[in-house]
Amino acid sequence: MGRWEPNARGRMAEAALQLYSEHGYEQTTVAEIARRAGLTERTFFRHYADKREVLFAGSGELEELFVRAVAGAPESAAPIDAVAAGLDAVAQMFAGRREYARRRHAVITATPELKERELIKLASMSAALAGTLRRRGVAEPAASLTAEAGIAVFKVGFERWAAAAEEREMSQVMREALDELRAVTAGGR
Amino acid sequence: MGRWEPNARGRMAEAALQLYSEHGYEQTTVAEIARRAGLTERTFFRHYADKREVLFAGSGELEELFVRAVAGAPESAAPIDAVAAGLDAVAQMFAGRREYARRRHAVITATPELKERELIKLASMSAALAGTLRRRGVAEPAASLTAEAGIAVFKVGFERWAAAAEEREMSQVMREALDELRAVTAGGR
DNA sequence: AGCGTTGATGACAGCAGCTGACATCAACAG
DNA sequence: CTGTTGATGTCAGCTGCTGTCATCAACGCT
Repeated sequence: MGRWEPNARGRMAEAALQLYSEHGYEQTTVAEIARRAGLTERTFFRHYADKREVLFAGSGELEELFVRAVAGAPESAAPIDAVAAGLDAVAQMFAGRREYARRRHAVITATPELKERELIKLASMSAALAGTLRRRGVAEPAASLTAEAGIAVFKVGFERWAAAAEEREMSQVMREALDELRAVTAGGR
Repeated sequence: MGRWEPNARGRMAEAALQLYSEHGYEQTTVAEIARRAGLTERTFFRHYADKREVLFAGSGELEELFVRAVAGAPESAAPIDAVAAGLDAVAQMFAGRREYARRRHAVITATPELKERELIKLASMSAALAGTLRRRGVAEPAASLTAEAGIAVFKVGFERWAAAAEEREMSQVMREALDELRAVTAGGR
């Protein structure tokens, strides 16, 4: 495997997911990941900021997609419905990737360090959503709370979708979760 | 400062908060923290699992308090109202500690690594709350969603409280945030 | 007072994550 | 064919973190 093989980033991401799955995150060394990808440790750190980031390459696109869908919702839509539109767009992105999502999620769930990284990515999404809602004229703290609600639905919905049978579509699961959140918050009083 | 000075943990926690505030988290070395506390690096790691954990010593008690209040809510209370009772109990704990909370929050907000740690502590609280709600007979996904909603209110409410004037009590801020969440989720349809 | 036990701390070696600096090499333009 | 460019390799070094063993203060027992 020569120096200039194509797709170095992708090879390292796949190698990392394999090794994290097989031997665990902590037991895996960055040098091992790089070696399996036919590269060196130094090159790994040129592509990924740290050992965790290699599993979160797509999070930027996900956030962009989510934000764009919320920003593009009809002006007349209530904030929570704009977020629902965002969840729908996100759900499309996961179509056909349930197996990969499961593999990745299993590793993250088993590793606190990776869980931390996932949480800060979700927090970044929440902040971006809140900003988008503010640009739509939503005041604080409504904007932040709506964004947090959307992320809560995404978190719970994602886990249910990942655990579910192939037939259940993510968009449907997300809608159910949002309805459940509505019911539950309306519960008291 | 001799070997057996009392309250080694507290001294290190205070030294860490000072140094993180003055020079930044990354620029502060664990050896420096230990030295300011009159101890060695090795002793620091005997008391705290890592360089971040030194700022989160109280998170366990906070979670316990929250959970106990939810578990102790009247059986007739709706899930969201049980969580509201928990928020109220938590708010009592912060009474008179706004200045300390501000200092600590400023450092955490400025440091992604610390933000990650805070987020996983909140996720732990969310999971504990969901478990408590399940024990109260709440089914999934309602339990997890209610717990996430409670944490969302806590996050948004905390920031507002920390930024607010001395007169505004945390319990009041939390109640307002919860009302706002109710309004916002009910918004669509 | 003397002595052994216990628990916290210090001292040291070492690995892994991560970075800066510089050399090397493939591809591409002209 | 040559100079440039950008990705990669190599090496040195710091810091976070851990295992291991020695040291020391406090306390109880005789």
